[in-house]
Amino acid sequence: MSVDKKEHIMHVAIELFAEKGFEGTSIRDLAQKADVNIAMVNYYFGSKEKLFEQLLADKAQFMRAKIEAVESNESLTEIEKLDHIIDGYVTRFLTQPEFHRVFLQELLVNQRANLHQTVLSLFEKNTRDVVSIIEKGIKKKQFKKVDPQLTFISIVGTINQVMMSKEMCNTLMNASANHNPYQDPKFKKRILEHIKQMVHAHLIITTVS
Amino acid sequence: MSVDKKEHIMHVAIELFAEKGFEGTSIRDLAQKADVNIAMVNYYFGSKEKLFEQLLADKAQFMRAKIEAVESNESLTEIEKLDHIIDGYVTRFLTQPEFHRVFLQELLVNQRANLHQTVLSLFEKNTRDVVSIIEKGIKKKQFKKVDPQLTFISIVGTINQVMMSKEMCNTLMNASANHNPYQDPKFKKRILEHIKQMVHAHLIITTVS
DNA sequence: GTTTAAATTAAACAACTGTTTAATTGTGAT
DNA sequence: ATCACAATTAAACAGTTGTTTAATTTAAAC
Repeated sequence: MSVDKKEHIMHVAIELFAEKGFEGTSIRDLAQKADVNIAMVNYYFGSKEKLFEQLLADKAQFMRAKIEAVESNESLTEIEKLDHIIDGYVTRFLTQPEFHRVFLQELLVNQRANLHQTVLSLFEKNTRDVVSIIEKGIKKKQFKKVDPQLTFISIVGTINQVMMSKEMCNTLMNASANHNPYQDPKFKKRILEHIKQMVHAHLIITTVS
Repeated sequence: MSVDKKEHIMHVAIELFAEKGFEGTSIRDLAQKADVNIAMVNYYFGSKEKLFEQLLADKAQFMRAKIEAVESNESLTEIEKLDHIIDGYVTRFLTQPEFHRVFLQELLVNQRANLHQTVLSLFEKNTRDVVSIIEKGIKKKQFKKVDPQLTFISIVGTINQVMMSKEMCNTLMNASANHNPYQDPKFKKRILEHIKQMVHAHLIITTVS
C-alpha cells in the first residue's frame, strides 16, 4: 500500500505544482487533493523541497534515455535522427504536459539554486547530443552552415511556447476553452509538421538543378 | 518624491518577481530591498496583486506599440516587416529581461486567472498582427504555404527559450557564470542572425533557375 | 496472542504571509 | 503660525506556511 500511496502523492504533486507553481502549492492543498494526512508528505519525502527534487530526478533520466538511443543509432541519417528526436520531444511533452510545466517553472524561477542547476545540466546534455548531430550533418555538407545550438533552442523553444498555456493553444486551434489540446491528435500532427518543415528548410541544402 | 518612490518600488518589484516569482516574493522582501516601510506597498498599490497588475499593464501597452507601427507601415515588404518585428522583439526583451521573465511566469502559472487572461489577450493581439503579415506574403506568393500561427510561435519561442535562464545562455556562449549575456552585443547579434536565417529559409520561396 | 515496527493521525509548533490600524512626521497653502 | 492632507512609521492583526510531535492504528512476524 505504501508504494502506491507514495506514487499517488507524487502524481497529485505534479498536477498541483504545474497548476499553481512550487511556492503557490501548500502541503495542505496537496494533502487534501491526494486525500492523505498533512504529515504524510514529510513522512515519505522528508520535506516539500525534497519531494520536488525527487519528482524532477525521477522523470529526468527517463527523458534522457530516448535521445541517447537515437544518437547512437548508426543506421539513421542525420536528418532522420533529428526527426526522431523531434517526434520524441513532442510526444513526451504532450503526454506529460503537467510535468513539463513544472520543469519550465524551475528553469524560469531561479530561487532554489540546486534544483535550477539540476534542470539546467539535464538540458545541456540534450543540447550537446543534438548539436553534435547537426555538426555532423554540416561536415557531411548535407546541412547548411547554421547555428547548431540556437537551432536546438528553436526546436525546444517552439514546443515550450506551445506548452506554456492551454488557453493559448485552444485559441490557436479555434477550440473551446474547456478543450484539452494536448490530447488532441490533430494538434500534435500540426505541431510536428510545422517544426519538421521549418527545421528541414533551415538545415537541408537545396541543390539547384 | 512620491512618484519617484512609487516607480522605485515597481522597479525593485520587477527584479524580485523575476528572480523569485510572484508567490516567492514577500512584501517584506520587497520593502527591505526597496528600503521602504512594509505598509508603503499597500498604501501605493492597494495590494500585492494590484502591484503586479500595474506592472503588467504599464509595460504591456509599450510592447504593443511597435508591432502596430510596423504592421501599418505600407512602405515595407512582408519580409521586411517580419525582420523589423524580430528586431523589435529581441531588442526589447534583451533590454528588459527581468520584466520579460515576470511575463513568462504569469503565462506559465495559471493561478491568478484574471492576470493570466490579461497576458494571454496581449499575446493574442501580437499573434494576429504577425499572422496577417505572413498570410499576405503567402497570398502574394512570396512566402511558402507555412503555418502562420506556429511560425510566430517559433519566433517568440526561440526568444523565450533564450530568456529563460541566464546560466543557459552563458554556457551557450562559453562565457563565465557571472557574465550577463543579455547585455552582450555579440549575443544579441547571434540570436538575431539565427532567427532571421531560419525564418527566411522557412518562408521565402527559392526560385529554381 | 503477543510483539515489533511501520503507517497514520490530530494537534501543536514557530515562523512567515498580506493587510490594516492608529499614531506620527512632513509639506505646502492660507 | 495654522490648517489640511499626504506620507511614513511601528505595531498588531488574522490567517497560512512547512514541519514536528506524540499518540494511535494497522499489519505482519513469531
